[in-house]
Amino acid sequence: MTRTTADVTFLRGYNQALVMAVGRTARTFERSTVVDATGLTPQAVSKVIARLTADGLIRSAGVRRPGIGKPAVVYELVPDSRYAIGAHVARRTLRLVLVDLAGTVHHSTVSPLAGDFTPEHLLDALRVGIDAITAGTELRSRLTGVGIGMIGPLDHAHGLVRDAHGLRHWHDVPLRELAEAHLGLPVHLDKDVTAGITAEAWRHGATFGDAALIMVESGIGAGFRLGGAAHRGAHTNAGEFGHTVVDLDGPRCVCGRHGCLEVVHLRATEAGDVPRAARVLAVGVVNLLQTLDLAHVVLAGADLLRHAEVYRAAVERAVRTDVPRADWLTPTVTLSSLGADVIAAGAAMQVLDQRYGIPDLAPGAPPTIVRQSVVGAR
Amino acid sequence: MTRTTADVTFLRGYNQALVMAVGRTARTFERSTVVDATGLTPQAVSKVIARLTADGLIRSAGVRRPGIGKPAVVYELVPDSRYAIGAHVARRTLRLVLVDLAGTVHHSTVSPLAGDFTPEHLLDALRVGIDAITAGTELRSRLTGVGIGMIGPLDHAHGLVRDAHGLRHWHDVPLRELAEAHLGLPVHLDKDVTAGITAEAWRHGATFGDAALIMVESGIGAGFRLGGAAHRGAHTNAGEFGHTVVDLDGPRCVCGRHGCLEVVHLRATEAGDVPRAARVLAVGVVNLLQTLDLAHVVLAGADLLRHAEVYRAAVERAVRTDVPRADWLTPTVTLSSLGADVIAAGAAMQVLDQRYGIPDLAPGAPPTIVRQSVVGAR
DNA sequence: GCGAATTTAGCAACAGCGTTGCGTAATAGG
DNA sequence: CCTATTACGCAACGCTGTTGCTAAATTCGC
Repeated sequence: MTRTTADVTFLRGYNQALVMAVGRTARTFERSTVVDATGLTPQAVSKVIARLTADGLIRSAGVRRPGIGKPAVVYELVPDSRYAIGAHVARRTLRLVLVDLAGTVHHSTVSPLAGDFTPEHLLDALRVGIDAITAGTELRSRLTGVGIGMIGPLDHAHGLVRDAHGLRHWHDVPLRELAEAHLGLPVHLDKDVTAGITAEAWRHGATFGDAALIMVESGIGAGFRLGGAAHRGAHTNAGEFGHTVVDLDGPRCVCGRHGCLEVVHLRATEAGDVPRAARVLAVGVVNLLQTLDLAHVVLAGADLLRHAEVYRAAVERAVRTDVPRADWLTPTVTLSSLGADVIAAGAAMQVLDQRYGIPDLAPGAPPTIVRQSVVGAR
Repeated sequence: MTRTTADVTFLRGYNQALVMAVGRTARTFERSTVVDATGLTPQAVSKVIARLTADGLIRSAGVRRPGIGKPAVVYELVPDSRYAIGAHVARRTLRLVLVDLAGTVHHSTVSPLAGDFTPEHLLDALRVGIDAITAGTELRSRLTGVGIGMIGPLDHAHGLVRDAHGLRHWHDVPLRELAEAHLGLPVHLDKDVTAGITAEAWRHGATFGDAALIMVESGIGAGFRLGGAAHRGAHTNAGEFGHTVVDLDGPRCVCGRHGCLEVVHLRATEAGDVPRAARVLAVGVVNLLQTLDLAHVVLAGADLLRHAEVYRAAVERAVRTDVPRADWLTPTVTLSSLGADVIAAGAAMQVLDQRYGIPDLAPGAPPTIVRQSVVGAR
């Protein structure tokens, strides 16, 4: 029941974010564009545009002459007005990217992480990496924050790493707090796949309401965007897609069950049978489509991208043939447009989203127990 | 990009709905309860309560003496101030229920539908049924609308039945419009399983953020509530859970694939092996948990409830043993508390939700193409 | 050329929301 | 009977987006 209360400042942020969303999607736009897209009155849009211009987030980019009448002022996002750092923490590497307000990736660096890295190691590596990116520039003042995409399980609502698979030293680490203190910047912590799907959604705009990012990279995971928002699940643990059973009598998986997608896929890969591995993954993808009715599927991950076209073709084929009523149900199947940077870039975009995106009225905060009132005795 | 514009009337409706949600959850409450639960200021709550009282939706129910100080006024929902009709349209039956503002089911009637019923047949059956329920009462004036839960595929956003499985005469029928015209009441059309999970969410309150309703009744389907909202998917077709492959080399399913959950389950049922059927379903449920990280699983459907305890135990057992780190991940597994009325009751609650629930800022309307502005020539 | 039509943009007054400040009512305890 | 305490609402306020209307910049027709 702990929903954010809706006051007038919410209106401000919300409508402002609508205009920013138009700016990100269209690159150049004018007042009437925003009016059509949002339903706000022209006067309201004028006010919002004035505020955004004052903040330096958008700027005029000339005029358009639609024929008769006074020319319309054309606006555009100012990409370099704000930046965010994105970090992808994998088991042995730390990838850092710099993303601007328009979603463009500017820097991308990879540094190794020691096999048994501790929170302190990571914090130092983050600081060093961020300093290297911002050194010699006055970019620091325009940094909105740092997004961290990491393997789970973790607790997004509290910024806690609960038990990163395969990493000792990472049990109930309050990484968000630690990093905020260590870096002096707002930090957003999320599961890697969720960050990844955010990146794809940014690039594709508002049409990306129901979509999944399929990630094959030392395991199989999925990030979801459902109903226009990231889906993380009750414990930020959604996306353990590799551990869904597709073969009841299949080989035993590390998770204890038999015939998980991941282990069946692994067997095919180990046998060198990439086409079969791709077909297995495709079965899993169609399972997702049947369950969730997604409009877009994005394929990513180092192990997949190594045979990108084989996988893409196999999934596309399965989607076309195995889902009934294909005429109006067929989702798009694409490869990640950001390659190895997806996770890190998405983490950065989440930070920008938090500050300049559509505010969320119902955050995942634990619901309050509503206490019952009993009428007292006379 | 077509999100509803946020104006001040949105604030009004939103905060009003927050208070109503507290009323539904707590049954009796006072001003301070709402303040704690919503974060609104006491003064704002006073204003909202005054409005709701004027509308007859809540009323004072005495006072509570917390010890020292002026006693607090205790409020309660007025259950009989508003009603909604819920309809569950199955292949051969029409079930109608009357639900009040508190979510209590008052009437429940089942009437047969001809094997090949047409839209006209259904409309007439609805009218006759609703008239029978409201006859002789002045309940009609307090009817908020009619909710229809139906088998898919359908288009929730446009109120269209696209191709109801196994029903001729049902291709692209604009049922919502037709029914609104025929009944003279607002109508809400949704997929059966989605209506069902709404009913469960109403009964369980705000904690029901990520949950699924598993429905076994001439096929296997699932309704989802994710992130506190119903998940319908890109084409209102989410929940075709029975057609996910769990056995790569399994028997051929009617959908064309091999080893779908539904066909594997069916084989076990046909063999009279209910425990095995239950175990198969449990595998599917665990798959869902891995994928979506749900906190609650509700079991329903005539075929399941016939052996309710076998299924519940099997699913509960699988959830406990097959999902790793069971300590903080274990979801609750329950049987539907509304029995055969779930779908119809949920459909009715959706109508009440639409009118008195938390407004949705991002409806599933098709996103507008944002046209790009080009700076005109000098 | 020059006025009329047309389109864009903004100023000013307004209505409605939650918030703040403060006064008032109702109780228990001394 | 007074005081501390708690509940509650009136009034003024600040902030939204909205409405009404005026000004500016352009094309088109004569």
